[in-house]
Amino acid sequence: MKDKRSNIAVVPRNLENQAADVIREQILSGAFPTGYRLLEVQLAEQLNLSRGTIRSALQQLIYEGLVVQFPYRGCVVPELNSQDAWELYTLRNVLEGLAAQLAALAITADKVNVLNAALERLALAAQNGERGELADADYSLHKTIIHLSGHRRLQEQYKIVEQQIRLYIASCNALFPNLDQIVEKHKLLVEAIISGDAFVAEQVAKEHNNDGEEFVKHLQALEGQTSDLS
Amino acid sequence: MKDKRSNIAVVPRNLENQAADVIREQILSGAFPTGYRLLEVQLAEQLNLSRGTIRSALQQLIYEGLVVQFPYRGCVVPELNSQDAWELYTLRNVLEGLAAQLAALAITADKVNVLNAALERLALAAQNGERGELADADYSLHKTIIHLSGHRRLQEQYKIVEQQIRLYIASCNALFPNLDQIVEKHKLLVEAIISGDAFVAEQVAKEHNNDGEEFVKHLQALEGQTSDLS
DNA sequence: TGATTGTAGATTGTTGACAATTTCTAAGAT
DNA sequence: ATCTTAGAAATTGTCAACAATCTACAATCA
Repeated sequence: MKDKRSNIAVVPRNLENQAADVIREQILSGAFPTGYRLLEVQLAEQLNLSRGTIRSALQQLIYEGLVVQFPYRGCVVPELNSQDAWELYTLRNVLEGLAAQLAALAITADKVNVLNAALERLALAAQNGERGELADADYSLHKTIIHLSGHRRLQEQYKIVEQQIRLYIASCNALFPNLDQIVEKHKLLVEAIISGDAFVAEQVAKEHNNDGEEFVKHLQALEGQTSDLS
Repeated sequence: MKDKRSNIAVVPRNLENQAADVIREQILSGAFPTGYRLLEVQLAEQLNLSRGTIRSALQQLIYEGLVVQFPYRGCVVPELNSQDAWELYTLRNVLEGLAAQLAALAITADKVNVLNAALERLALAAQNGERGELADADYSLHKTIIHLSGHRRLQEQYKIVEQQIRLYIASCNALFPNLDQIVEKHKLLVEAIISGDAFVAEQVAKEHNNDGEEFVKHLQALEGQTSDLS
């Protein structure tokens, strides 16, 4: 009857968002590396848009943590340090813990199938040894779990944290070493969720990411080294 | 030597941020109630700024969840439903859990004093029975814990979640009933953090917010009632 | 020589005008 | 009477010009 517009399927995307998408991709792909200065006029020329539109797009990316802004001095792709890495991994940990807990509480037969499919994709990628596909499948599986929780804000937050982690990893060129353990760990996590025990699922999810902790320590040490030279 | 600008004390604040501050305050104070339509020209006139500046300010508030935007149809103060309340309370729960854990890990004598001072303020407000001051002190204590964690992103996220909860409470006009239990509960939380046991601190923090859960259930029921009429 | 200051160029912050889209209103057809 | 539709009003989306601020470099003075 009333408010017949409330269920629109596809919101008309304005240029701001499209521009943000393009720039975001450039940053995450490494085309705009850490420390790169994002000039409004330059971006406006490249994307054939006005500076105002670019400004809005940049503001969006600032919120996502992919860009930092210094008033009257412009925007740059941030250099994330070990403190940032620590923040990102601890945050991701609790977000995934909550997601696993909620997913376990709301598990159904359909959702079990979705989870298993995502797990299988991961296993296949690991078998073939493709690093890129493995990383994608890994991310996809976690995104699936978050999605199953039915928690929009959690989804949003996780996406932001994950993006920043990707930016950090790209800037460090350091990927996870233990390739064969990954599948086993994810299998455990998925099983815990399927079991429906929310408490166990949360615990497993939190333990799942403890290699992130090691990673952070490793980088803190590495940072101590490099901070001295020129 | 190099990068001597990195430790500037006061960042120049542009008009966008100032405008966002004003509008945010209007929303949280209830001057712009739930469902209120935020017209760009109107706001521009009121604040004596151009529409472009207002647009940027609104975008900022959209990210904070205090405003929702429909393309070509403008911005409104969102009506948060029980699903939103559930999301906010579950999110806040894990964020506070992490904060308590980290605060316990990094506890020092100075920090103990800060915590006790915040707790005392709460106790005093409860004794005097001032609802407004009590709510402020409550929020302040939690903000202190978050701050002690030394986790910038956690601080940021908590602020956003808390703001939306405040918006939700304002729209419902429903405040917490059990006034005397509040001090006791917070005392437990602070003691757990001071003890330095990260695991216990996290558990106490999570249990601390279980009245939020009750609150959500109450509102789901209430929503079922009101969704039928006209 | 070295520090300071002033000036020019580059870049961001702000504004008002124009274009695109939606919403409202009312006339016309069935 | 009700539905459709054309167009006007209102509102947002986009743009290009102007103002404020920063950076770099050269001129000045001790």
